[in-house]
Amino acid sequence: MTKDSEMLEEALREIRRGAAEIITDEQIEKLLKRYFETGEPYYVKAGFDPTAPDLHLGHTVLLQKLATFQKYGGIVQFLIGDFTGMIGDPTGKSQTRKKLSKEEVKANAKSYEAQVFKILDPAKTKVVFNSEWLGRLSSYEMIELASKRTVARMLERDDFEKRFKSGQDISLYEFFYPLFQGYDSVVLESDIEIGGTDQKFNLLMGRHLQRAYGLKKEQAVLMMPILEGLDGVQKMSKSLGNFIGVAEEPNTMFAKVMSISDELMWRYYELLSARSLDEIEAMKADVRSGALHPKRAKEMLAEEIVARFHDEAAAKAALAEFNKVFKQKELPSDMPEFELQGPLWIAKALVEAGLEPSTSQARRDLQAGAVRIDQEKVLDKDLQLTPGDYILQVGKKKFAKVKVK
RNA sequence: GGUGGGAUACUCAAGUGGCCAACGAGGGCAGACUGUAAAUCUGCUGGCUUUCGCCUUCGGAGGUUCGAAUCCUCCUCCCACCA
Repeated sequence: MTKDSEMLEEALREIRRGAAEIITDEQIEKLLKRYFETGEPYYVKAGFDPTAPDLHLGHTVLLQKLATFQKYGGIVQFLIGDFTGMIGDPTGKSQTRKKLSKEEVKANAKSYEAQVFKILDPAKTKVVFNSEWLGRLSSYEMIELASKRTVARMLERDDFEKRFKSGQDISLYEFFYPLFQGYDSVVLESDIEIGGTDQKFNLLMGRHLQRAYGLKKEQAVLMMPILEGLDGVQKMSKSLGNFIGVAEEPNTMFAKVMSISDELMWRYYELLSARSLDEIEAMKADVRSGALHPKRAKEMLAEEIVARFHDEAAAKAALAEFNKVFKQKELPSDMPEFELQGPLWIAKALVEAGLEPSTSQARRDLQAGAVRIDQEKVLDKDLQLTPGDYILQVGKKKFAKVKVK
């Protein structure tokens, strides 16, 4: 094997990594081969919703994959679906989305860029908006687009089929969503489109339409699985509260990674880490043999993630802080401070310092022995705080410094 | 349009006049054990009141009653069968 073909193999392995499905593998191989031989780039498209500008790690699974492509000759077409976003994607639950103004879309796009370029290479990324071409389609062109697909084929999509069979409404405009998404690929002449597994139908539409419009190419499709949230069961999402936001504080981010299960840790390594597959396999083997403590492996993951969204120094500091607080059981170096009017009942103080949502809850935690003052467990539920400085703690994670006057 | 069934706390789900802030399960929080992992065991899980109690909650609005999540009336939304 020559050095070049070894590099090609390595590239393909990284591209396939974690993918749920690839259609077709041969096409991608061809594009990479061409790149390695001639240096000719190819286009990788991914669409993003214009309404959600703050990203969590779940979103970065796709970004990570895009970054991998960039490493191997891919030019990313970062598509902001400002037009399709107005219609609302009928995939899954059908709920209408609020319309966004041009200014909002612009602002969201800016915020996207700030976050996304921590992973993507701006020099190899084109940010595009589909309102640019979709907003200008004439009625004639819309009809033409609609003529490219039959109702029978449309009804193949699982949720359409289900709703049709059970007599639920399917609005005609919903059919346009996949058509538009596919049309984006026609306009952009994408070589590859990546998305979640739930997007399969829409992604394949791109292939079909490129062919129907007589393009010489037919985009390959790569689907990534949905990342599980901190609980390891449900998908990571903001509404479920099981997410790690890319903009979160280093210490918070670090601690959240540390709280995932060992099993989930490998999943995160696969889908989120920039480490090579070989490296990860080696780590797994070391953990099995006992040469590497699983906690250390998790720390390395946490460090990597914090370093990516902040920097190396922040990652080191977060690691040190984490061990200081949770292993040595020392106090965190940073905690919120409050000045309270004394004397007052401990339960009240906990609420005022934001450690408890209500005095009822504070009372319960007091009863459970979860409250500490200056590291000492509080045994007296009726304790009055007299003037002075205290460090209040509830459970393992909540701390506050209070000065009682 | 007709008939029947349903809407209960974060979720699922009991409860059919007082013992109901409301069984149980999941989830969540906390304690023990740990590696703030997993597993396990234990406690708690509407708010206010430092526990005598009070207030809000059982789709919405009224009503009956000493007293309603439970009965009646109207309304809204879901589901099943019929047309």
